[in-house]
Amino acid sequence: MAATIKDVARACGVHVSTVSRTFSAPHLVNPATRSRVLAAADDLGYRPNRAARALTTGRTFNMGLIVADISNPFFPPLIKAAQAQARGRDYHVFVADTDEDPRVEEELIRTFTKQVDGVLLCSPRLSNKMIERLAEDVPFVVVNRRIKGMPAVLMNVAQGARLALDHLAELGHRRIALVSGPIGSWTSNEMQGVAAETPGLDLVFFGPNQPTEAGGLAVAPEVAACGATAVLAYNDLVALGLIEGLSAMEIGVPDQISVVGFDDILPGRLNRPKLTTVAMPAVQAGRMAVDLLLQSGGEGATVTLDTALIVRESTGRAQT
Amino acid sequence: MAATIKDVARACGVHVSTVSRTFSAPHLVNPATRSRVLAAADDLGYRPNRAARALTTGRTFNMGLIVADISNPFFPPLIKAAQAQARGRDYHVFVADTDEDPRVEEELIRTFTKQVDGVLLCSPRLSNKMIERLAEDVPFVVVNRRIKGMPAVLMNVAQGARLALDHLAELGHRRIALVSGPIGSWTSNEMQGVAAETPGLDLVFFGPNQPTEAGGLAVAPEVAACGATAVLAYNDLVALGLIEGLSAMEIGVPDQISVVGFDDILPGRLNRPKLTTVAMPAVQAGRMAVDLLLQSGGEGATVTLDTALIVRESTGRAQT
DNA sequence: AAGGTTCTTGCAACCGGTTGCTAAGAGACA
DNA sequence: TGTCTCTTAGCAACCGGTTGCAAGAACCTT
Repeated sequence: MAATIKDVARACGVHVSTVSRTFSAPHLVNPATRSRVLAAADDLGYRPNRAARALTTGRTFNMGLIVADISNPFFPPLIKAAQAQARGRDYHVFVADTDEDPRVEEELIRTFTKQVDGVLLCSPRLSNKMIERLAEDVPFVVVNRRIKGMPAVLMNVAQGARLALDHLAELGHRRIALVSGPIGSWTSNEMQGVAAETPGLDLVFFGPNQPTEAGGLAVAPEVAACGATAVLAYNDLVALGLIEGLSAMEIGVPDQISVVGFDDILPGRLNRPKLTTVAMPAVQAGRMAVDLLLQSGGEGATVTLDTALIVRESTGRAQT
Repeated sequence: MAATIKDVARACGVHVSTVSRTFSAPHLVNPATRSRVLAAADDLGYRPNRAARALTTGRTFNMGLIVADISNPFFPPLIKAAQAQARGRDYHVFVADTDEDPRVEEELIRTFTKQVDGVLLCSPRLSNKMIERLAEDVPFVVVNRRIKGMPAVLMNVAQGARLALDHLAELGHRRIALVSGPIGSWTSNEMQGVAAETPGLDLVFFGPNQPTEAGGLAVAPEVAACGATAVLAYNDLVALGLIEGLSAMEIGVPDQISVVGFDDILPGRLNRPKLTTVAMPAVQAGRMAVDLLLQSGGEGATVTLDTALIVRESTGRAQT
């Protein structure tokens, strides 16, 4: 059995409150007493029970981080950045994965409530309404979603999409396929919005799709058949799957079809051809999300981070 | 403010203990009362505070999962499998990443203590002695490590290494480079052990290395210079980095050097050349680890899972 | 030496639940 | 109708800490 505050108190003949203060308000206890207590605590291997402490103080010094899919290489750098940032603030981050399932997402949030001081919600699949309701029980920072009055870290997807479309237009592409992501994805909507209002393009929409390689692989035949000479994919994973699917059909990238992804994940940099993509500032986002959560007195500050087009090998001149 | 058990009790004029029992021992309360309580609870949006409950019951229905590096694609499938399995047992899994740093690992374990019912420790970097000591405070299941008397899920690395070496020998390779992982890695030791006792091989050891692409990239020049015609890499990430580094030096894989990895991660399947590798049963391991944690009354059951060689394109006949 | 500060510590209530014990009330049975 | 179970619900202690309040001790002032 782990030692409790009582054991320590008994061990050095002092009241529990003195032991408690030794740890949470050292300046209130006599240096001599303090060192006696510390010695006894060390001796017994005592460590304050964080859960019990949280019960009275209301603060756990933990935060939750919920992502749709840890398998997506986009998230790990964000997670690591958040953990590192939190550690510097004396906080710990617990991560959970929703498997892209809104119900799991809701359940996880409920579980986190009261066990953490706040939750970082990355690319949520829940409806805005539901998120707002859950926000009554635990503070949120949402990443990649805009919700009125709620602190958010956004990546400038619109800007990225514009850069990507300009790049494709410059290469002579006119008929462009837009392969979107899952329902409820803010990113998807942003991309479609920008594309739709860009003049001079002949767009073909495909979606919703799973935001994974499998999703890309699955739409490859349709994309090939639609006559587009270029594709803007929901993310790099989809782009990679798409390229895989196209090459299985003997369609060359970028010779016959150009492909642009989003995120700039590592596998895209190793792929042949190396993926042209819109880089998302995942590391910055992770850091900002933590800061926002700790600062926000419930204030709805929104931070928007810039994106950048990285041209590699998966885009080329349109076939004439 | 979230509703507490008291609010519910007041709302329907019963004692708090009755409300408590409505949720934790429904059969002890009169159906009529029960439904009144449930109605009131629903009305107030009451949810039991899991942390408070854990204080008296000693059970949190949470478990921790600590990995060395979430960025390594090997872990996400394991994590997801564990979460899914735990969910089926009414448990939740909180994940944390140590960044390959033993001190962070220790701190995370300490944080988890008392907030979870047990911890799954994947590929730990801490010493056996330290792990044994920490095990006094919270139950563990270790994955990829053998510690006396502690429940463990092992993958048969030795078997996999043997298969890989046999495969290379059959292709005519004799001088083989062994690129190991970080210090404190059980997997690395297993590999080296098998290789050392295999007769007829001319081995060159390289290590310790970071278990990442960067690690593989960094040793590529030395490996190229050592005259080996084949490499057994610590994991797929290292193998991928190695291939990248070798091709940057215009050394063809598998034409000039054959490369075998470990894990069977997704990027290895998409790489050109597709990676020959020893598949590790990550999904099974995640599931088993959860089961072991929930079963073990502190018993030290050990489960060993089989591995399999998957021959793809990164291995070929030795140059003559 | 009396009165006022400042330090230090103990007391006890509280956070949100759980649970062993007890007693009131209902129903069964003679 | 009296006695004996069996349900059902309340009481109160407890889990491991925190914290406002108050009292005693030590130290200063004048």
